Amino acid sequence: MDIKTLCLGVLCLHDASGYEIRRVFEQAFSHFHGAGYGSIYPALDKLTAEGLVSCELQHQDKRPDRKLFKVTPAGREHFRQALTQALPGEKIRSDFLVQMFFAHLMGTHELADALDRFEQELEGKRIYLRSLIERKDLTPGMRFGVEYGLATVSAKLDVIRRRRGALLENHLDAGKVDFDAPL
Amino acid sequence: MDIKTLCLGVLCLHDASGYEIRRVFEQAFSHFHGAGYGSIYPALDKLTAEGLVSCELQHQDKRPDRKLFKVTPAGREHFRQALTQALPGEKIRSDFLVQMFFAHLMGTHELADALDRFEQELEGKRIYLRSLIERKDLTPGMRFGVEYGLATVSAKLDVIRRRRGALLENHLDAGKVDFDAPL
DNA sequence: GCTTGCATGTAACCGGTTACATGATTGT
DNA sequence: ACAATCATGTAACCGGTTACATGCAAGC
Repeated sequence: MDIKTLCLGVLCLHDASGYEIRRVFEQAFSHFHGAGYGSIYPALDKLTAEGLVSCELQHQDKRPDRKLFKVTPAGREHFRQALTQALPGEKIRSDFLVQMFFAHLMGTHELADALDRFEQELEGKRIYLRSLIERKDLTPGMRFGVEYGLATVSAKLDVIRRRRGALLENHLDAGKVDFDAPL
Repeated sequence: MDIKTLCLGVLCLHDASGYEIRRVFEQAFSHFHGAGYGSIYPALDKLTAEGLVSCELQHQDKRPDRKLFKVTPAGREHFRQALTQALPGEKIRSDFLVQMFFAHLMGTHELADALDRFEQELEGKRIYLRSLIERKDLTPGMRFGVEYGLATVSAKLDVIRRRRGALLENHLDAGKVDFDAPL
């Protein structure tokens, strides 16, 4: 699902400027998708050109002008299509797990450091997701997403905390891995 | 961590051809990183040009010729550096969670379908990771990675199975989400 | 005076995916 | 006969990240 489609989705929730869309990405999506201005503004241009959103310039006192985008009926329908036709999947790119995979090539101190840092990062996410789940204005789907994120983060923290000691003690045992054996 | 570095890492485990490296990606990494030939072969060319790996042509009877790549001492050191200096993080891009987030815009049937498909995909991953964990030749770090993956997948499956019914019953309650409220 | 927040953009770059091209051998 | 496995590559394309550029208002 590309950023263009995601912007369209956010605009199906309510009208917004590019700046606001970014905030929604940050606040509501950040645990499963990221996006910066460099992809959002061009995406909005394309959506406008395709007639899926309309754009109206707003003057504001004591604040910079802003462009308010609204979904057109065609845009709403387009998003529904894209949403239902997408195949539900997840792409993960974990530098943390790369480090664990090659842990026997790291020093014990550096390994401990990587584990600590990542644990802290996860802890931050967990706190954030716990605060999100308190909100009363989430749709059932959004709440589901937050619970899913929370369960995932908790499971990860649990493994890290339970296995950390043992890993640090024997990570240098390289063994011989046979990748020719049928996995 | 880019594919070039990851190839170098695999070659730190044992000498291999591009084709074999791809198999390692598939069999050992696939749950946290992906790569196809289109990125591996160019990466190996660059590594060779930089003197981080050496390349030797092998003739084989009854099989196509292959290029056997080996890490040089410089390459091994380069990988150790990259590994320890990388900051441990994870990037997730979940079309599944996008669908859940906008579940109120989907039909009940399509939503059920998305949940079922994704559940099946996770179940496949779980079975695969369980078979991996049986292996006796994994390093402690690799075993840690598999356990981490298994715990994560199990937690996800658990949420899906526990919340599926309730979500399908009331996903159409759109409510009014206020993204201006401080999250 | 400095930082933070609001607000919009662009251009270069990069890394990776997809699709295509080739070809022998082995197993069903 | 047909599909799968081994084996290497290229070229086009695409989507996203990074860094830069600008500017005003409010609060510390």
